[in-house]
Amino acid sequence: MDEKYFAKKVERKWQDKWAESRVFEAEIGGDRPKFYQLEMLPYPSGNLHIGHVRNYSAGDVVAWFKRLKGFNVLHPIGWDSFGQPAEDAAIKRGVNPREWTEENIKSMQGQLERLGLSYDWRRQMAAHRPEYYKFDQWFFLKMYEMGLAYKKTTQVNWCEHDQATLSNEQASGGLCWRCGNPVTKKSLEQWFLKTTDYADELIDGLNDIESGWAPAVVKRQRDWIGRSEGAFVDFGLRISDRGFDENPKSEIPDHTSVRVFTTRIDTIYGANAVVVAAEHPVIEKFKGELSPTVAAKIDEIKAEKLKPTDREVEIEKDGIGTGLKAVNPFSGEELPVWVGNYVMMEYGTGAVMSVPAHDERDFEFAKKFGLPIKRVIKSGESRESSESSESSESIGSSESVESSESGPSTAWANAGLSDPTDSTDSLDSRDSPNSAYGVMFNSGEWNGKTTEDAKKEMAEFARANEFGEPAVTFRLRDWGISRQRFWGSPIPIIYCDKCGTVPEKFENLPVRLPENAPLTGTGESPLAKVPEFYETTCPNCDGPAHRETDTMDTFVDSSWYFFRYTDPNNSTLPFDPEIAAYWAPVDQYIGGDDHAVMHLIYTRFWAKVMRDIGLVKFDEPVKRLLTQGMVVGETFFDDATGKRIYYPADAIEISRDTKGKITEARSKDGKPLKYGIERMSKSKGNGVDPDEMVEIYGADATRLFIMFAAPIEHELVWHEAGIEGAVRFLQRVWRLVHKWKNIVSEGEPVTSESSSESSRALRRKTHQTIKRVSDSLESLQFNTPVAALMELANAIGDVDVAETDAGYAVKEALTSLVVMLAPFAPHTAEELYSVLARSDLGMLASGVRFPEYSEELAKADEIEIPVQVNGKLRSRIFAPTEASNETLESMAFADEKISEVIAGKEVVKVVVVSGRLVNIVIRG
RNA sequence: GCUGGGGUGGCGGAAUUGGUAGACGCCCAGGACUUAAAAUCCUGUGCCCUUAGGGGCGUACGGGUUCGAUUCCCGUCCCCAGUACCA
Repeated sequence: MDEKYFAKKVERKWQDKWAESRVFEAEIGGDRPKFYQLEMLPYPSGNLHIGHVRNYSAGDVVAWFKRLKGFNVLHPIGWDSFGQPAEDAAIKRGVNPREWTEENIKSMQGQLERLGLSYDWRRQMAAHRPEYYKFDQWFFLKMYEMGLAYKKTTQVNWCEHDQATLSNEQASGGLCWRCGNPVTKKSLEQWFLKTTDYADELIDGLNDIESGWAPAVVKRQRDWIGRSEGAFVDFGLRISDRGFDENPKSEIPDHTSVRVFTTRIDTIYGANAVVVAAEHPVIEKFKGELSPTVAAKIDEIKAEKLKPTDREVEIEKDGIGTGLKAVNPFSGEELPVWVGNYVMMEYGTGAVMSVPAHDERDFEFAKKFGLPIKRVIKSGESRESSESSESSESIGSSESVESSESGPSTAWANAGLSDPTDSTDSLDSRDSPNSAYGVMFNSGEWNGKTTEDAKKEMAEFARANEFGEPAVTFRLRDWGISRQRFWGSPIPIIYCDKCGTVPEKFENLPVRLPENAPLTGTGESPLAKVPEFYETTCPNCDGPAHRETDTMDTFVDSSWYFFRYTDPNNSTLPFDPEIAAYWAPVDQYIGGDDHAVMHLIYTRFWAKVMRDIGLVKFDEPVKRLLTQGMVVGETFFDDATGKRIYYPADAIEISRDTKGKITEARSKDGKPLKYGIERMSKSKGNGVDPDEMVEIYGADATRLFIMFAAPIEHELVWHEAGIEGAVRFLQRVWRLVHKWKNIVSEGEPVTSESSSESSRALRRKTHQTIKRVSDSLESLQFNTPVAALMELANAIGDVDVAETDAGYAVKEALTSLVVMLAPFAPHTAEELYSVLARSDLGMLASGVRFPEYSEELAKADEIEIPVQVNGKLRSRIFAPTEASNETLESMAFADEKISEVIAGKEVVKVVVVSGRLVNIVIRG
């Protein structure tokens, strides 16, 4: 190849060579340790966007690095090819979703190949192919057998805009994860997977992987699963005109008691009411007892809940007293039962005890409806001072709840407490609630106990007396996987009039999607309109039956896809457990943090199920997780129509301020444009086409720049300007290699004693760079090693060709540089390596390894030591590396500038940090 | 509101976890080469003062600890992300 750098030519050459030599095809076995490098698989939309390039470039850096470090690396890619866009395309343009998807895969594979990513292409999977979704169904049947898949009617999250049901995760924040529109509720019969069975494990497992996962992701998962420890307490029920039900033990099915969940059982003496959700069964049960106005109000609250929620606006507390009475099993106190809009049926038991003095929400509620507010915890008190409150009696309970109508009561006042700030037992609406821990008072026999002790003891007490028990609740819900969609994996269930719900037999899998179905996008299952699909016979009795016409959530596909890569052609099992045992778990996973909860919780759940099936032997599927930041771009809108303007294809005139921020933008015909920063994508009109970048700058420069531009976890605002620097750098390295290629081939090792200072300096730089690059890559930093390589290239550039003994040092530097460059710019690195090595075999094929760092060679023989006076830099001295502190000190005092500064001053102290600096403290 | 992460030149960003702040790159300016341009190479480039040597200030702001603070502590302000009545 000639001496001018033509990216395209080099890239084509090496892409062909890699394909020929199959160096990226991974096989089990050998002595090398395995390494599984995975990136989140793309949806085949038809176009790679720059965010993909960032994700896959980072993955490729790791894959190359590990290969050069001697690992047997599995680096696969596949397609998350089921899902809505294919169906949308079918509805809008009448295309066949299967053909549309296959074509997109083809074109995106081309884009990935042109980037020169080092995938083992043989292992590709695609979710929409029967060979793959067969095993979605296989897993479903297994889970059905295990009791982990079940059907129930629920209020599902429903997106009116997309005409789709959504899982809780997909509807988080009350907004559709796909289109961002508000989510409403709809009643549907749905299939669920029991993720809640693994709730504890999903939380505990986070401890094991914490070190390798971004803290933000771990935290979000913890919050999402949301474990709270507390207690159930049963409040006995009484109906106003029917006397008292003496059995507080009876549970909810009878509705003679109402069970609440609380994390603060220690505050139970402060309860002023039991508040239940509008949908609570106790309301249904005693409907007949409610006054018409109360019933109407409850219906209103219920209806209000179904409305789409605006996340910006805080919902005002609302509720109504039902007339029912509940009995606090600890105090025997009678409390009113209220319905409150702030109590959710979906969490805990759908009922809470209201303790306004020690809970913000209950306080607000009590404030609004004038309920009494009784304090039972003294916060921040020592055990000693609490003793005095032991004698105090709870006198509040004698006050009847009816009096609450007349406003906050003062009847609780003065329980004989010594501390004046604590002397009030009741709060009024001007005070604020306090949920801090402390010492109990006004709590009968529990007075004087610390809340921490009481929490445990009271829960046990409730259990012993059979009106409650310690309990743990979760925020996590079971995973609803039914979708009324065509383009997904059919749920392998058959409904028979005689036998009921019957699972399809394993040997009949896959249940194939029909070639086509009428797609209207109106919400009912398209498969329900295809008799050839749903008409079937019962696997049990052979009688006529019909199939389930819902398909699975596409997150099912992505929950286990990376296990399929290990054994992609298995037709009897999702994968061979022994093969997977070699490669899995994933050593390094890289993807966007938008998948921090959904995908990454599902996939952890799936791994635990696979373990219980016996397919794998570990608990956690992903050891290390790197979440990369989004790539965003400047987006322009037509001021009048609000429509996005394509950039840069449409000429836009932009003025920027000194900080590079846009101050004004106009279209070419002079119309003012609005602008903003948005995630890059072609559909948003701010996309940069990776193909275009590769065409103009080359794959290597594109990849190198995107790695160099910002730390991987930061958001990256795309500005094309900097990419020129990446091109320049590659060209500089190219020229260096060609300048030195004939000289260095003769270079022989020279002992350090005989070599010149400049050649020793270069070797030092080389080895320092090796260390920096290795350490950075090991800790998944991609921008700083590029900087280090640039420094090394600059150092090589400073060497004079005329220097007689430079040969070996330059050879070592250049070879190291080129090999270390391979993860970032593999084509260029390969080509330059072939020039230096005079072999076209390729680095991996010829067994090249990442250069080894030598501490000895990296060490400087002379170091620069800053000398400070009173902490301010005043001079620098040069000293031998091993110079003693005493030597450094005397050298500092001998320094001209220093003696000038300290002349006539009293030296108070001298601080010497060996090998680092000297600081002289003076006075006067 | 709560939780988490941040605030460093014109810009993207470095800085061995207390030890020379601003590496590397972009932008910009000047110079060399060239008939010219491109490319390349060299020099400069935090701010202010100074003819120079040099000096002062500087990591959001205000305090503190220390010989020494971008780094640790306290307080304030701002930005980004997640979350939203989770009992």
